Amino acid sequence: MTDVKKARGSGRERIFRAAVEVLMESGLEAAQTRSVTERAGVGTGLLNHYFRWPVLRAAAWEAVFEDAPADIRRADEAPRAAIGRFMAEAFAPEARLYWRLWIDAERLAPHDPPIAEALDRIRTQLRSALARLLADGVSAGDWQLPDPAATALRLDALRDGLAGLILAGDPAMTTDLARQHLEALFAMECGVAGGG
Amino acid sequence: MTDVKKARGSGRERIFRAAVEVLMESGLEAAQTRSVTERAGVGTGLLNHYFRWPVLRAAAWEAVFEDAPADIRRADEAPRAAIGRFMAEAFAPEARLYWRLWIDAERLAPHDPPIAEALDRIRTQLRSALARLLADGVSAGDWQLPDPAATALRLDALRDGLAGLILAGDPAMTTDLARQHLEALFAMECGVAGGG
DNA sequence: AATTAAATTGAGCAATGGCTCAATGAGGGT
DNA sequence: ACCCTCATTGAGCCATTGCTCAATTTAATT
Repeated sequence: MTDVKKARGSGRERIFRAAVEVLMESGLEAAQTRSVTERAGVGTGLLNHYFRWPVLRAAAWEAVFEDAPADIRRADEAPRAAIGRFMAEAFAPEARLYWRLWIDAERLAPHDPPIAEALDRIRTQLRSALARLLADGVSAGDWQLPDPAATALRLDALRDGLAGLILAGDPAMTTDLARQHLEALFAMECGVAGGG
Repeated sequence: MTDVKKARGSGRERIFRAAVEVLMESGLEAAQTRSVTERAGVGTGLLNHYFRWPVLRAAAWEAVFEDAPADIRRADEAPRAAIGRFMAEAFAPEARLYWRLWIDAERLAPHDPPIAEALDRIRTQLRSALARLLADGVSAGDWQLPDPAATALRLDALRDGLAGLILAGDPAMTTDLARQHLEALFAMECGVAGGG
C-alpha cells in the first residue's frame, strides 16, 4: 500500500462507500468495478472477494435513495410546505443525479434482479409516503382529492416522464416548464380547471 | 453463398431490413451487428462496408416509428375515435415492443448522437400530431382544452412514465390501470373533476 | 477472354470489463 | 516460533463485440 488511506474503515466498508460515490458520479451503467476499487484505494480482487458486482451495485443504489422516502415529508412539516418542496425539488439541478440513477434502474430492472428488488422497495416507500402526504393534506383541509393514492401514482409517473424528457435532451422541455406541468396536474387533481 | 436467399434485394437492403427485425425482437441495447448479419444471411464485413453500427441502428429505429405520427389520426377519423384509439392502444400488449424501443432510445440519446437526432424528429412529429388532434377536437366541440399543446405534452409524458412503470415490472401497475390513469388525466384536462 | 470495379467474405484484431487465483501480508492464539 | 485464518494484491483470464482487411467471388464492360 502507498501510505495515506483517504477513508476510514475496513476494506469492505471503503469499497461500499466508494461504490456509492462512483454511482453518484457515473450513473448505474457507466459505473465499473475498477473505478470503485481505484477510488477505494484497494486492489481489484478485494471487491470480488466481498461482493458480486451486480449485488454491490444494487446495494449502493439503494443506499443512495435510502433517506428519500422519509424526506418526502420532514418532521413537523405542514402538508402544504411538503408539497411545495416536492414541486420545487422535483426538477431542481441538484436532482439530476437522482433522476439518472432512477431511470437507469428502471432500465436495468428487467435484466438485473438485485436492481429490480431495490427499485421495488424504494418505489413502494416513496409512493406510499407521497400518498400519505396527500391524504394528510385532505385531512387538514389544504386540498381535496377523491383518491390520494391514485393521485400519488399519477404525480409520480408524470414526474418520471418529464424527467425522462429532460434527461433525453428534449429541446422543448426545461426544468421550469416541467415544474409547471407537474403543478398543473396537481391543480387539476384538486379540482381546479386544467390549464397550461 | 449457400443457395436460397430468404430475402430479396441487394445486400445493403437486406441488412437494413434485418436490422429493423432484430431491433423489434431484441430492443436497441441488446441488438448486435452479428445478429443482423446472421439474419440477413451475409458476412459480418458487409455490414461494416455499408454502415457504421450506431448510424444503422438509429436509422432502423427511426424506420420502426416512421408511420407512427400519421397513425395518431387516420384518414377521415373523427377526433373522438382517434383519442379512443390512443387510449386503447397506449398500453396494449402489441405496443410493448415499441415502448421498449422508445425508452431504450431515451436512455441512449445522451451518449448516441444518431439516436438523439432520430428521437427528436419522431418525438416532435408525434407530439404535434397529438396536439393537432386535441385542437381539432376542440374545434369540433368534442371537448374543451385551454392549451392543447400543453395537454399533449402531459399526456405524452404521463404515458411515458406509466409505460416505464410497466416495463420496469412495477407489481402495482397493470396495463388496465395505466389506461385508466391516462384516461383520468384526459378527463381532468377537459375540466371533469379528478378521480381514481 | 481480359480487365476493371464492385460486392462479399470471415478470421482475426483491439478494446472492454467482470472476475479468478496463486501469492503475499498481517494479526491472533498456543 | 509456529500455525492458522483472514485480508489483500494485481497480473492475467475469458467472454463479448464492433470493426478491419486481405482475399475471393461476382458482374459489367470492352
